[in-house]
Amino acid sequence: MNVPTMGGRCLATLKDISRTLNLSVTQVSRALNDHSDVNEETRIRVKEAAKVLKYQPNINARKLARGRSGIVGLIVPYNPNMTSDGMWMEIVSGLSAQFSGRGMQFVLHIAQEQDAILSVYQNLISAGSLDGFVLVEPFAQDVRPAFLAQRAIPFVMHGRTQAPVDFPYFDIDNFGLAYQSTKRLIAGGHRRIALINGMQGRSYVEARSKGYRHALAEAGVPYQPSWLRHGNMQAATGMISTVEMFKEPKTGPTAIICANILIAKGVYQALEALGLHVPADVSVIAHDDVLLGWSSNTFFPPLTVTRSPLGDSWEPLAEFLSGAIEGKPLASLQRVAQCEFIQRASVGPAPA
Amino acid sequence: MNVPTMGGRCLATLKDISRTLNLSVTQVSRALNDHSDVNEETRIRVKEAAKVLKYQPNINARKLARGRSGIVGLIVPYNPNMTSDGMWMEIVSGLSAQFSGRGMQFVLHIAQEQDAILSVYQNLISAGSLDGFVLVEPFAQDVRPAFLAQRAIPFVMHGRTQAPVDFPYFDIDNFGLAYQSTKRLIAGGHRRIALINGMQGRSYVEARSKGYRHALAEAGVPYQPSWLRHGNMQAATGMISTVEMFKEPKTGPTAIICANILIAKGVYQALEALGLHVPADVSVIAHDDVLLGWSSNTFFPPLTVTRSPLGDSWEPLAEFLSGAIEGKPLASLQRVAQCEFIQRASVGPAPA
DNA sequence: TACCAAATCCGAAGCGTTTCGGATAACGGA
DNA sequence: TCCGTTATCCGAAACGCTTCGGATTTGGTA
Repeated sequence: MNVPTMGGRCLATLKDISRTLNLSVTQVSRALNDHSDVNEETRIRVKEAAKVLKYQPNINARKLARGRSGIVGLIVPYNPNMTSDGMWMEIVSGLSAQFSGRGMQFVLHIAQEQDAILSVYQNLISAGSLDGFVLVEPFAQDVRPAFLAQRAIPFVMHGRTQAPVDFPYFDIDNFGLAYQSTKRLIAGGHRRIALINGMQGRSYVEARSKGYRHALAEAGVPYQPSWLRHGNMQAATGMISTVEMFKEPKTGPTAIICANILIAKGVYQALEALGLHVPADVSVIAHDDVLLGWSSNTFFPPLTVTRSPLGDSWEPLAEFLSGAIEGKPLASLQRVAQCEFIQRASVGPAPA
Repeated sequence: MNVPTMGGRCLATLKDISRTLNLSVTQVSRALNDHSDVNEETRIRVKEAAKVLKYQPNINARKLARGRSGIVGLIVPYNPNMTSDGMWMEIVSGLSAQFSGRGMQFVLHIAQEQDAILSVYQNLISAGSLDGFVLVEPFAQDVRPAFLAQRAIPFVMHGRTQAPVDFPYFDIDNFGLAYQSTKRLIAGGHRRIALINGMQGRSYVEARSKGYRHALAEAGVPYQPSWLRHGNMQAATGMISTVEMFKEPKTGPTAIICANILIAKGVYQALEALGLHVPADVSVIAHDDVLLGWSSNTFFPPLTVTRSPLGDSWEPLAEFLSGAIEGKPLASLQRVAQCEFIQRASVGPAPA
C-alpha cells in the first residue's frame, strides 16, 4: 500500500556481523547473548564487531522469536481528577526509568471507564503486546491476583492483599509502622490516640488500621471507632477530621497518627486554629513517603515520622517483575521493607 | 536457557484461520487488513472466523514484517520536582489513551540527567523500538526538529518553534490569544497593561509576548518592560509579580493578563492583600487550559479567560504522528486551534 | 588404538506477519 | 475463436532473531 518512504535508518543485523567475521549467524547470536558454548576469544571478536558496526538488536524480531514482547504495563482506570495527584507521575517515571534500564519498555495504559478492568488485562496479554503487569494501590480484597495467576500472567504487586500472597510483591511494613507509632505513643502515656488513615478498602490502609488496633489492644487501651478515620490523603482530610474530633472540647485525642504528610499538614493547621499546641496538647506522628515535594521538615514543630521513600520501591518492583517473567522462583520475588522511625519534636508525653 | 514455563496464553494465528476456512494465509491476512483483491463474501467469512477464534494479530510479527514497531514515545528529561506538576500526568494519560485507541503503544521515556537528550532519540530509534516521537513544551529555539527531520524520524510537536515549521504540529494560537486580550483591554480604555507570562524561552511564552507587544504597538501604547514578567506557571509567580508591580503606589498597571489560571489566582490574592479591587481598580484576564483541577469559575469576581482545553490536543497529536509515520502529506498534519474568549466580570473599563 | 566427553561451531527450522509476483477462472469484445 | 481484463486467489520469500539437533575437532582415557 504505502511505500516505505520514510528514510533510511537501516541498521546492522546479525547477518552483517556474521559476514564480516566469517561466522554463522547462530554463533554471533549466541556470543552476543552470552551463551555457554562459544569460545571466549570469539565472543570478544563478535562484541567488538558489533560495536564497530553499531549493531542494535531488532527488538521485534527478538520478541517474535522469543515469544515475549519485552513490554510491561501499568493499567490505571481513567480518572479525570487523578491529574491533580502527583503521585501517579512519580510512579510512572520511577517504573519507566527502571524498566528501560533493563532493556524493557514500560507502558501506562489508561483503561477507559466502560472497560471492565480485568478484560483489559486479558486483551493486552493475548495480543502478545505485553508480557507482564505492575499492580499498584491494591485493595485488601483485590480480584486481580487470582485472575492473573490463574492465567499464568506474570505480575508484581506494590503492596499485598489480605488473602495469602503467593505472588511476587514489594511492600512496606504497614502493619508495623502503625503498630510502632501507636506503641510509642502509649509508652509516652497517651491513651487517647487517633489514626487518620487513607480510603477504606486499600490494603495498606487496612494493614495500618490493624497495626494501630493491635497496639491498642495489646496495651489494654480501649478502641474508639470515631478516632479511626478514613479519607483521601489530602490536607483537607486531616483538617476536617481534627476539627470533628475536637468538636466536644476536652474530649479530643492527645495524639494523632497521620497516614501521610499532607494529612499531617491539615492536622497542624486545624490544631493551630483550635488553639491547641503541638506537642503540649496533642502529639502528632505521620508516615512520610518522601513524595510530592512535601518535605517533612517544613513543619513546625518538627514532625516525627515513620519514613520509607516510595522511590525505593521501583527498583525491586522492576526486578521482581522481570524475574517473574523469566520464571525465577517465587521466594526471590517477595520483599517487605522496614521503615525508619524518625523522632522529632512533634511527640511529647501525654498531657496531665 | 530457560524453558518457556510461563503458561499457555496460546492464541489463534492466521494459519489457524486459514486452515478452518480452507484459504491461504495470504488471503486471510489481506481480508483482515481490508486489502482490495479479496471477495466481499470471503472477507466476511474471514472476519467472522477471526472473531470466533478470538484471533488477535501478534504485534511483534506484524512489526517485524512491516518494519515498524508500533510504539511511539515521549521523552522527558528526568526532573525530580516534575512530579509535583499534574500537567505531565495529563499529557501522559491523554496521549496514552489516544494512541492505544489507534492500536499503538505510547511509552514515556525518562531520560537520565547524564544522557544527551538528542542521543536518546537516536538510540531509541535505531534499536527499532520506537517509530516516532511526540515533542511537548518546545523552546522557541528548539534543536530537536532539525535533528529528527534530518534523520527522517517521524515526530509531531505540541506547539511550534520560532523557525519556519516544516513538520507536523498541533498548536493553539498563542500570539492571537495574547493579542486579543490586550486589544480588548485597550478598547476598554486601558493603557497600563501587564502580562505575567511563563518561563522565557518556551515558544508559547515568546508567542504570547509577541502578541501582547504587537497589540500595544498597534495602538500606540508604550511598552514597559517591567510589566512583561516571566516565571513558572504557579500562583506564587502571580502573587510576587503583582506585589512588585504595585510597589510604587498609583503607578501599577490597570490590567493584568495572566498566562494561566494559577497565576491569576496569585494575582487575585495579591490584589486583595493590597486592597485593590477587581475590576474597579485592576482588570484581570487569564488563559485557561482547563487543567489541574483548577476551574476558572472558582474565582470571585468571575474571571475573564481565553479558553482552549489542553485535553483537546491529544487527539490531533496522535492523529498527526501516526499520519507522519504512514507518510501522509505534511499539509494534513498541521493545525492551529483558535481559542474561545469568555467575557466575565473581572474585566471592566480603565479607572479614571 | 579405540572410545568418550568437552569445547566449539553450524545448518535449518521456526516465530506470525506481510507482500511480491504470478496463477486461475470467468467474461466480454474484436 | 482468441485475447486482454477483471476479480480472486495462492506460494514463497522475507523480516531478524533464537534455538534444536547435530557436526567437527581436540585431548584424555581405557
